[in-house]
Amino acid sequence: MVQLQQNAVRNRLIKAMSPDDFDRLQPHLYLTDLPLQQMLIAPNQRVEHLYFLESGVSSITAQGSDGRVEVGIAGREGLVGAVPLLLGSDRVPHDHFMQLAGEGWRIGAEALLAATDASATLRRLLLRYIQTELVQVRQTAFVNASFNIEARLARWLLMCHDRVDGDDLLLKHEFLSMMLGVQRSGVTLALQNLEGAGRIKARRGRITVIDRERLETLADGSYGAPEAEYARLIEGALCRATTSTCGTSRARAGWPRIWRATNSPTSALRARRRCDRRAT
Amino acid sequence: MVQLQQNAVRNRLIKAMSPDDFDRLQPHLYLTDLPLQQMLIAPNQRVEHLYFLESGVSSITAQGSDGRVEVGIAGREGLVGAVPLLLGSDRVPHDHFMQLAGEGWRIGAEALLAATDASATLRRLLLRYIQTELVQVRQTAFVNASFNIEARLARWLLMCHDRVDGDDLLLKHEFLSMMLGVQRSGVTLALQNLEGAGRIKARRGRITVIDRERLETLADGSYGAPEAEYARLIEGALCRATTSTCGTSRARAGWPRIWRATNSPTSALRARRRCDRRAT
DNA sequence: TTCGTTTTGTATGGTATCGAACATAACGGA
DNA sequence: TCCGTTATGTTCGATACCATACAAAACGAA
Repeated sequence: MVQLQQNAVRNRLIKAMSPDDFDRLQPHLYLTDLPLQQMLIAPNQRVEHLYFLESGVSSITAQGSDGRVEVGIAGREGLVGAVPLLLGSDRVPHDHFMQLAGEGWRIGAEALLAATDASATLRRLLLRYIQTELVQVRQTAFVNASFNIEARLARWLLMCHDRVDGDDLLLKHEFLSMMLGVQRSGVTLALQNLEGAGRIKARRGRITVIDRERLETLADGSYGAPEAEYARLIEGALCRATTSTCGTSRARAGWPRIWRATNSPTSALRARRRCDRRAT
Repeated sequence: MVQLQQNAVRNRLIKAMSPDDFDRLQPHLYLTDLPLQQMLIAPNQRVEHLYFLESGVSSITAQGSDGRVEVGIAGREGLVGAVPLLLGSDRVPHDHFMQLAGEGWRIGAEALLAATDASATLRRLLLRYIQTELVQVRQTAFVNASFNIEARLARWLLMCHDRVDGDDLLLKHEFLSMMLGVQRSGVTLALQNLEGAGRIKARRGRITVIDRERLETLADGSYGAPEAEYARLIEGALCRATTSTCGTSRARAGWPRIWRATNSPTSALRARRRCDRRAT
């Protein structure tokens, strides 16, 4: 393996950690291909490896009698397996698998545990990441109870868009329906609405985000708060001390400025093409 | 304040901690009355105090444009405020308030932080509790997407029942509808179904659980998994080491044996009165 | 190209839930 | 006791979504 440069990494947790912490982890990181449907963590089984995702998207799903439903999502902002490792268990009851193929830095559970035991700052960073996971899933619980398919779909596309390069999402309606816990045909209709309004373009197996800003408008409050919390907790540069008072009201103040900056600089421009409003 | 005995406490986290850890905390615990609607943690504000609940139930809610929805619940099995304290932030974007009046041991954030810094076992216990919170809210996200009002109501009543003495829940339909994110009249109808089937008895402002076991049958998979995870992570007596292999398949094996044992010994008996099955 | 497969589009009746209104019943203070 | 207030019961049209089926289109391999 070649010597790894921290600033060449795209994972945002790795980017956010101190150089010392990076040096601690670096010898244990192995870049791994993560093909579609790859199971990263199997339910109720001991977690042996964790993954700092570089690209692609992973889902956490709950399995019910009538199929699975997504209860969490992770991409290059995350570390798959952080919860069982850092919260002192060695397993979780949900499965984590790749829903968009990509790559990730794999690390052994023992190596990461040793690193977090040795470095308080690293431990603190990863614990903060777990807090963002918690905020995200609380939002999902809220959204699932309160929003219609169209808004939930818009939110989901935005979250996915945040985690990929470019504006194309390689997704099938069938898959989306599972993630949202709704009918497949309902997804088709909702996508048609979004497409008719010029927010996306849908082809077979591919959804292209055309007008991200208006997509956010349509999601109407279902998207944004957890993303702001990530910016505050992980990338709020001044947040070091546990009881720091930084970012007092930033989470309320609005969205992170550049949540998607590294992903697709073009979309930020494109998003401004038109900006009319439409009632939900 | 009188000297406190660990075995006289009813909070299950305190019960589960080692005597040493209890001694560490004991000087800082103040029994506090927690009346209905008392705000324990305000959203996006620094957490000054945490609460080991002794009785009563607290809700975590998300505020949307059309009202609040519950995205978490805590009772005597929990510590309100654990997330911001132990995950290294000092605030959360959701509010925590009492939905059933009770009491709790209040402790200052600094005192608890000092204790967790000093004791690895205490820190591990509380981090594991956070994992149970995470599992619980993932389940809520799943349930909100997949189950009808009746099943969700049944689950909610069971979770509430787990956390109170006796079988009476002092709740209004209006309140329940907010928690579940549904119409008030929908709650009334669902309660009537449950009552007609003999599972509960509903009077003005009071719901009595009559047949808990059949209530679980009706909840049909929406209830149980997080409760089993609590039993495994917190009360699985052998789980001490971080990478322990205890409880390998217990979470799948079924419900905790005595989740409600200390609360209402009578209900376990009563639950067995009848046991027919009915399709959902 | 052709054909089989996969994915998406479309239609339809049924159901759960909404949204709102109003009626009834329980409670509590004067 | 009465009466105002609060909580619950009930109704009903509207609607979002389900469940299912089938048609059309896109794709890919022979």
